[in-house]
Amino acid sequence: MKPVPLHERIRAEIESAIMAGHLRPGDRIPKETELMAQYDCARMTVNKALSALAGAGMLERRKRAGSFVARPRAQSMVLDVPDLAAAIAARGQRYRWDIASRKITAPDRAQAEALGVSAKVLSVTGVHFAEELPLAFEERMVNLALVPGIADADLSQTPPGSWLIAHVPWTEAENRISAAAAPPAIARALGMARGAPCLVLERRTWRGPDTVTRVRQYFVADRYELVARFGPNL
Amino acid sequence: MKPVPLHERIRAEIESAIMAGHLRPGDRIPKETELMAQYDCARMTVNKALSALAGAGMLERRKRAGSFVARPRAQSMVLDVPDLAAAIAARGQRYRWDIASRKITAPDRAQAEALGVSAKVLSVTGVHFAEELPLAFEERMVNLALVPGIADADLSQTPPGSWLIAHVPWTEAENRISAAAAPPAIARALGMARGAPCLVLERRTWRGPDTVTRVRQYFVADRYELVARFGPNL
DNA sequence: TCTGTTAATATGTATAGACATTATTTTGCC
DNA sequence: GGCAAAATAATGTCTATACATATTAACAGA
Repeated sequence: MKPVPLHERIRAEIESAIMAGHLRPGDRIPKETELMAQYDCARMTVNKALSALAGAGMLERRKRAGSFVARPRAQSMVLDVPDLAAAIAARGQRYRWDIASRKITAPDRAQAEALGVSAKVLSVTGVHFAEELPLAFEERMVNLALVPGIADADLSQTPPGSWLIAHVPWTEAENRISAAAAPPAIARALGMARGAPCLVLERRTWRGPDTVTRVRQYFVADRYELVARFGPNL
Repeated sequence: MKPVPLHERIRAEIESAIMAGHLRPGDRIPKETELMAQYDCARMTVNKALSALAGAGMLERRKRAGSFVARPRAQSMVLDVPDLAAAIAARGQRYRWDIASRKITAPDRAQAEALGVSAKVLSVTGVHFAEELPLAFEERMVNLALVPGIADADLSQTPPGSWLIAHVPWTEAENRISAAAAPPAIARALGMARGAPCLVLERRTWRGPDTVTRVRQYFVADRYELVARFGPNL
């Protein structure tokens, strides 16, 4: 019912042969002229399929030698780290954001080091609720030099993450995922026992060399999990 | 000194315009015919550059409408879930695996449901050490119908994860990351206090429709973290 | 004014060929 | 045999063109 482009079909067939283990790392795949004959198409079509696979890191191509299945360097999975408001809404629950503090400061030494900048900083803390149950405590710093507009945003209604996604581009991000016992103040804000386990997600985003924002979210342990997948059903 | 292909130059220039913020999410970029005139080249060359950017998720291309800078999605970060033995070795530490139990059973009802198969199952538990400090407790089930060879493997020397990576191809995998208080038996095995927080990583891998293995790893909270990145400097 | 049809437009796919680049293999010479 | 030059075989880049497809915009009819 849906016509699949030929180069896409070639790409998919080789990809699944690799994923199913019929082609193993280091194996050589047929040369372009052979695939060209096999699929009865032009070389550019084959080339497009193979280039895409090479770009995705599944093939290594060497002139004169041929194309080879790349050995997977680390097992790279795709991790969904969605905006919390959107994620909760997506699973059909009511979302609420409750801001706890908001201030603008010139960063002290610790913040300057953490943010990697010395410009003025907006600091926000608050709690994310799903169905009126506290889900996560958030503490965030935003680089005002890069994002001046957020000083005028109404962060009591919109959580800063959602505002930033809509307004600020970034080029690079890093998430660190760990577990920790909830510090007393956070346990209180989340209605948990002191020392109860939390899933901690710390994210920094950059634009070029400059830090845009840094956020740490403490999730109530049994109310949230992150899912990373690898496979054809993306 | 190094001849950069034209399509690569076009790609890089647009990419850096996006990264520098000159082109912002939602902005329209020049149409192919315009870029074609600007760089004095054929449309296929421009097309290759733009297709690569679209494939990398930096552009959204719509017929008749044009090409637009995609808004970066917080979803889709690349998470490295390396084999523990390799990961620990990679950071220069001594690795040790201590097997605690190993048995082959016909799965009971709960296991059958969890594994999604009713064939015979190899169950293994054990502890991963880094520099003789316990790092993670692992409990794993392996589908013997798909991986008969592991029945003969020496799992007291090689952790099952490393053995599987070397011997078994898979087509699909899912990781669930959460936090939990360590159950008593696991806390004891890891030398932690009862109820201390753990980072829990549960992974299932499939080959086609069949589950290959399912593993749950409990990490001592402050000795391990997962890192997911997005950005050009991979 | 609304609605359905048609035309215009930007991207998507594919072709056939030319030449460039880079390893590898073969050849020819000492 | 050992070694350097030349042939060769694979991918890399690029062109010019053709037609397909999806979506917007313009237009006509009720």
